[in-house]
Amino acid sequence: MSVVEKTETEAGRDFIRDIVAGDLAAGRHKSVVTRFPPEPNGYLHIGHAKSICLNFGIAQEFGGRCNLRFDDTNPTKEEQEYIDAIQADVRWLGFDWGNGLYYASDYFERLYGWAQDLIRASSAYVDDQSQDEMRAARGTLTEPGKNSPFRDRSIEENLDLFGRMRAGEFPNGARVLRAKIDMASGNINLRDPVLYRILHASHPRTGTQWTIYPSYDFAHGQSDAIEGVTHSICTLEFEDHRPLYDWFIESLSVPSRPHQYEFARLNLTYTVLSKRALNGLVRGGHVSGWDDPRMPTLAGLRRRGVPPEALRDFIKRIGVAKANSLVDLGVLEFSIREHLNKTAQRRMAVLRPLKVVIENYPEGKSEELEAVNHPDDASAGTRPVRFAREIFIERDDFMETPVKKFFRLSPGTEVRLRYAFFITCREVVKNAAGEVTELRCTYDPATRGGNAPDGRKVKATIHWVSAADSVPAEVRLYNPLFSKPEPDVANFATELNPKSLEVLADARLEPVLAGGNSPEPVQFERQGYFARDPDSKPGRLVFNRTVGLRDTWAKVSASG
RNA sequence: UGGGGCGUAGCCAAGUGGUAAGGCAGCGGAUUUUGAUUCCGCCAUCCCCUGGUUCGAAUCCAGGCGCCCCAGCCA
Repeated sequence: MSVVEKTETEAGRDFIRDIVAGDLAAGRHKSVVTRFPPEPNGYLHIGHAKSICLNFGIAQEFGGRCNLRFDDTNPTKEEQEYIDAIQADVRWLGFDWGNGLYYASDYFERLYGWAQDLIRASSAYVDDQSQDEMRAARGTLTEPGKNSPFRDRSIEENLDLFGRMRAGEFPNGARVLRAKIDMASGNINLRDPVLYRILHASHPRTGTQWTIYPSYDFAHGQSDAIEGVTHSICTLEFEDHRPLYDWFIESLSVPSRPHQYEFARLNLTYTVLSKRALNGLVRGGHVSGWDDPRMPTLAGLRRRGVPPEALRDFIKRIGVAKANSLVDLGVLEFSIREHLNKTAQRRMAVLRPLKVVIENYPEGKSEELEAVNHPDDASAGTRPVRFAREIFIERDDFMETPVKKFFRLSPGTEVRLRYAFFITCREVVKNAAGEVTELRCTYDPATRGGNAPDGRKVKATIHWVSAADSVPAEVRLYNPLFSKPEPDVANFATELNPKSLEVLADARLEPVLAGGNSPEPVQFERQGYFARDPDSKPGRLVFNRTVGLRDTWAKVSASG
């Protein structure tokens, strides 16, 4: 028996799945229902991806369902743009809510009725205190609060006032509806929390139909109950709210009995994942928008070229637990590389071109050579690449005075041009400023394809493109948006990495990359994985570097 | 000095009384027409600390210490 339980591998990958599996095994639920409940006040980021994968993942694994429910209880911050973007992002990540699309605003009328029920049970009251007065009366972390002078109004008066709040008779902030719980509770959430506040604002879905809006606490659990959510999974900061969540569920005649469980939110080195900060980056013009490829938003990651499969793998790797954690960005990069290595076809692109003239190659001649599209996947086929007398190689692949262990091109040395010939550097041409502008090389016609009949070896293989046949492109390289591993969220603007974006305006690509059937994603050999940016226009290609290849040489050269 | 959580390797994270999984990073080495990939090997005598219980403790008990969250009419 225990053997059988252990073979249900997916069932026990984290404490929440353990709970779900246990509830199902014990018959407490016939099937599991979860929900992903974003507030439409910003774009989804990689932290949300953790919650999405958890909620939708559990539903999939246990044969249940997961709703997408917008927590749209604050019209002053929420917008339709976000509602649309969130749906697109969840789909892109690879999840489907079927017909389980809901809005907390769908439940406003029922919520209102439950608030009246609470008033009738003498468990809620209308408070006329000002915000400042309420704050002062709330007490502190170590001192109890004081009861509101309006706490003992009659049921009739409360019902009347609450009705008039709804009718729009009072201005914003004039009154609130509060639960009557315990102003002396050590848990501040229980010190008569606000259930409804007056907000004369237009709501993206209900328009101006309402002038009062329920608070998160009053809306969330009941929404779960309405949808039959069995496991309401949220982040650690809501742990303190669970007693309140339960208080509402137990005080009201709701249709089901959901339970809340909390897990630690994701933190990533060199990045910031607070909506406030991300909003600030966008509003402050520090990035080009929510989908700037440097942003940790799903929209940004997508534009950067990160495949959803890699994101899901990353989330799986980091696990789910209750300890606050800061995950190394390297883990994400690993997941991206691992997926792209398998799926991306290879092409050659020279990011920082250096012209090379093959002196013994006939002028006017050119020829086609065969290049494989994927070294580990023969089914990806091959493609022709055109070779000619003038080519471009990567500036970094030449060193006039090579440092030790540098075994690419330098005066007098021979290297292999990938899929082409061995070449030897004969002469370095410089301009008046002393900068290298061109290399004069010779090639060995016998090494066509890349192997020497005499068996001689070269220590390096470098990539190249034909000068005449390659196409120009802009390539954007990205580095972390922040310069510190743990940026100070409060002062994020001062900790931005000035080198987070590097634009290479004169890259040269294999011409196939300009075509309509150019592979996507693609690996530029020896450099990294790239994705075409939507800024691309006919004749003006733009590529984003999703992530570079692992670079052992960088370590070797840095260590001297 | 209130309430709620959490502390296992540089970073994540299994483990729930029987003698420390796995991943990332790192370090060696092999293969290589990408200094990539792949492949092998190494990487916690010890689980925040101190006592205690037990034949046996990361796991149980007691007392400490450290970190995070809560005083929005935000979610």
